[in-house]
Amino acid sequence: MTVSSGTHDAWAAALRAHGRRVTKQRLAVLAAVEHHPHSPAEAILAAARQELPDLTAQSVYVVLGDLTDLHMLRRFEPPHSPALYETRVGDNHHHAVCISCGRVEDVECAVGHAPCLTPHWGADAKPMTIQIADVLYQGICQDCQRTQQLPSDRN
Amino acid sequence: MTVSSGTHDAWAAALRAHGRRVTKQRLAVLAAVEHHPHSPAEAILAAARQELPDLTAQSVYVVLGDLTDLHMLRRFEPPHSPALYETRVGDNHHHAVCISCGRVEDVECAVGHAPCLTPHWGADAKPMTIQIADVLYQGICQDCQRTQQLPSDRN
DNA sequence: GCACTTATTATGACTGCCTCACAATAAGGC
DNA sequence: GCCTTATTGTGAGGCAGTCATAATAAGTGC
Repeated sequence: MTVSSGTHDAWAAALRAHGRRVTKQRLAVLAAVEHHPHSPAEAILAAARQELPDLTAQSVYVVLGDLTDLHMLRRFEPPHSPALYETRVGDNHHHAVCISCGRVEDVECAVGHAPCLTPHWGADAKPMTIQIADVLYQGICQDCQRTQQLPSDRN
Repeated sequence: MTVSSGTHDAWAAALRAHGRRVTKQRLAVLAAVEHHPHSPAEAILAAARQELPDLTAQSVYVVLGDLTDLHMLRRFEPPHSPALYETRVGDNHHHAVCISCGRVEDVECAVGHAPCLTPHWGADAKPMTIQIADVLYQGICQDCQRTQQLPSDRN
């Protein structure tokens, strides 16, 4: 499997390959994201602090931003949610979020390996060179469907 | 019908149909969004103030949120951008954003009227009942491609 | 047309998520 | 080991949006 490399050594190699230094903070962040996919910065900070108690929130933001730019992490931002991160990069899978509880599930690409990468441009639109297509499904997860409370307003 | 109703009277009727009162503020916000599609709340406020100088930002937020809940407006949130609004609702068109300059273009649905509404769930994923699928294309627009500056980091 | 009810708007304070500027630390090349 | 400079820590700050409450005005019935 798995597109995400997953091991300490692989991450160290990837960091070096991108000209980054291999620090315990960066490895801790990568491990935290690996173990808590679809987590916001705050949760990643909390997880990474279990092994690195002095890690600061700002460092996590810097690291997450940098690793995202390097495509070692993937970031996506569901509506009404802080940005979420995951180590699964390179494939183009998508995400489904429950509009009731916010749960996130991975969704395999429905159209092959480059889904919908050829958009149908409107008459007056100026086409762009598309690089990625993020598909965000929104629905109701099974749990929330059972307990029909719909706890308010996650639009 | 053009999904976006577009006229003062149509909006008034729609507001009443949803049990909302027809105020000049709400009509001004609707007109502003109609004339400035893909605009953030701040720009909508500025536009609406041209005819309603005393309109406040908070009212715009309230109105935009309410009209979005009623599906009279559609909201979407590109990465690193405040929420954008448009009057085109009901169809499921998508959006392409230029990662360099932030320009937004409409994209017709590529797969019919309910694109990718049948996601391929991963082995360990718990399927959800999908209601909508937003597709967000990211690429480089023609203008930015010419001027290869890539003014930094709009990831 | 006029009062009255209550949705809607205005006012002001406030929060969450994240960025910026700069000083302190430590990774990697010599 | 030493040195350079990326990386991290520290603290302040900002944008986008929310919350609580008071003032206003749309729609209703008379």
